[in-house]
Amino acid sequence: MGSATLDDVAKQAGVSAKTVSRVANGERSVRPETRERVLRAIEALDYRPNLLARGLSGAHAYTIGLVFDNPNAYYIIAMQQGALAACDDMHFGLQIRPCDSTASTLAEDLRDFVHRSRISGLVLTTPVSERTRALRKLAGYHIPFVRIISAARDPRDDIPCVYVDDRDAAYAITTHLLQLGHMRIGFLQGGKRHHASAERLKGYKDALQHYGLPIRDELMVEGDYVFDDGFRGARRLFDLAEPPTAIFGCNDEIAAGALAAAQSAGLSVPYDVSIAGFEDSPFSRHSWPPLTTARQRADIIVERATRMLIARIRDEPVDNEGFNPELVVRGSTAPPRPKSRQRKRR
Amino acid sequence: MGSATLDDVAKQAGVSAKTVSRVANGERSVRPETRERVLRAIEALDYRPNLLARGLSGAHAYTIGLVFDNPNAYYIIAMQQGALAACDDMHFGLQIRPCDSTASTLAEDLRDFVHRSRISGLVLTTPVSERTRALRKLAGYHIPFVRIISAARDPRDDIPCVYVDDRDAAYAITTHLLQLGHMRIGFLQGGKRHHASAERLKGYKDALQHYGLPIRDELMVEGDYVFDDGFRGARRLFDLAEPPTAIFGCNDEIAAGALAAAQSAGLSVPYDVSIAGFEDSPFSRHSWPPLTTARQRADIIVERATRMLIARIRDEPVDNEGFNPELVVRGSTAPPRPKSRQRKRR
DNA sequence: ATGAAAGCGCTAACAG
DNA sequence: CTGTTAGCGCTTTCAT
Repeated sequence: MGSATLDDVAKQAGVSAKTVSRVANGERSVRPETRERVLRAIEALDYRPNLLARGLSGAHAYTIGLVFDNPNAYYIIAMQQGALAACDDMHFGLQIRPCDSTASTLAEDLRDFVHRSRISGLVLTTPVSERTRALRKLAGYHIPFVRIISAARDPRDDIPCVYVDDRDAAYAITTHLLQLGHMRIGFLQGGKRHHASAERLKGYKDALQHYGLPIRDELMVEGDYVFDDGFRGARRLFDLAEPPTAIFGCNDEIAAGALAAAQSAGLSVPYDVSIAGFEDSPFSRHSWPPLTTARQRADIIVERATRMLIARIRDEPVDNEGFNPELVVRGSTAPPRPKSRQRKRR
Repeated sequence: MGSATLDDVAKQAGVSAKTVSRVANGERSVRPETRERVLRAIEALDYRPNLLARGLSGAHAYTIGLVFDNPNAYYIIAMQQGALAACDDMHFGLQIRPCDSTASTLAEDLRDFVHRSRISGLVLTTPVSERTRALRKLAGYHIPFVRIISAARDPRDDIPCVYVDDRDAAYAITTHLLQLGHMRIGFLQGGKRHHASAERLKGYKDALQHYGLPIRDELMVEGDYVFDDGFRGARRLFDLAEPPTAIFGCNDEIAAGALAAAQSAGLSVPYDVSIAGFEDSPFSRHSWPPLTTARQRADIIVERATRMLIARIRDEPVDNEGFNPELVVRGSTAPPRPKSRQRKRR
């Protein structure tokens, strides 16, 4: 079983194993005709390098680890796809690594993971990427990593990163609602553990301020990135003496919960109340009406991060990259109902 | 860098490397006091076995591959969680392997994957698990695998499998609708590539037959497991001269599409039309009204399959296992509107 | 119950 | 440009 080995190929091609290794790894220093001969032998024997052997003998295993602790299935899948695309392209392997970002042993766990399989480096996604103390430890262990964070601009802190401007996108969504004529806009917050949640809240506040509107505590409901909190939060907003005419959910799942709350309360969206989300997850397209949201290409973001990591592993220079989620307007937002108070139905 | 090796531990404990290896792998043949000493040394040196070395030198790498080709994010995540739970528990690694189940080289691709990393065995999920020719080849390569299939009972074909009775669950959902009093029930089919789709259709037909109702072609709309096909399919049903009073979508995403179609047509669910899905994905809980569906614990199913595979790898006897998705009744289904034709709103 | 020697298949560090 | 010699860290023999 197993397939042909380096030595088999070497014998067949009449060269040394090392030469075959060189060809297999695309090193320049092989005479074209020798290379040709080796290539033929590889083909003939259907040779595939054994990744374990390569990893064991080399400095690292040409495999990166994708680390995440995120309850959002779409997000995870998108990230995996992005990482896989980059890994396939660069001939790296991928190991996925769900983890508990709140664990006190986070850094040690990741270190062990890296050592046990000679992982070449890590892509850290939110919220793991926000555990700064753990990151410092990781750096201390000399483990290469790249992190994806929520920030309005390049932190320039010599930890390579991809930064996503959640604040700006949240500002754009809020502005969209303001321009439609909404004066009272509710905000359903995401989990405190996520920096992105704070950034989005900031974008919301900035936009209100920019329009000279007051920031009201009762309009900013706390919660986590889950449907139920969206539902409950929206209910609380509807029950206000002066309910908002629009609600901005910190992500699409929260917004879906708000949408359900509206429908269960007999409110029609967007006629009685506008609702916007964030993320452009399938949720936002698969509801009725579909949700206005901010498109955040987690797949592309993670793919870039993965490429940066691989460059870093190869000691090539890497520059941080920024991403701006873009506003996607769909049916769930419209101008507020003109004069009269919202009418209740059913 | 790296951590302590077997030899380091051996030196520290004053035994041979092999003895440490025995302890690390939980072999019986070590005197308790020796084991104790070794364990202490392992602890002291914070030793972690190197998985690459173990995999290279052993017969296989104590790692299983989870193979899937499925567009459904929730499904994939649930499967990964199940596989991970089993792998963590059994001290196996996990490699995920998205693939194109229609590729003509499927078997060869998987074989290469297995050989390159000395993967111990594969868990094949639908629809990969339904490519019987590829499976035969895989078996020919002596690659251990377990498959998850949609079947009403144990196929007993000496390929170990977990079989999920989609037909029975679809029968239960249809019966639920019939018992509510629905006489015309639409069925939105899933992708032809998936055997489960045919099984669910069969369950639907069986139930109608059991109730002495005719099976009408115009009520069974073709499509794929995607939201848009659910939307379009439902629209077609609504446009029928005599539209159904209930719609059974082949999975939750399709049902969500049907729900959106109903809402966009001004039909109220469940008052004007009942809608049921299949899968119990978050979709079904996060819509309004939440969807009646069949709970299918992909995580548990895959966890079992993974355990079976590991048992098989260890040459332990394995028995096939069956799963029955269970009916979950939620707000999207209700008795049909009494006499009068459905009223259109807005 | 324990150990010694010989690899697993590859790459690193040197030669030539 | 190409080959040689050592390992990488573990598990397999097979002894003892």
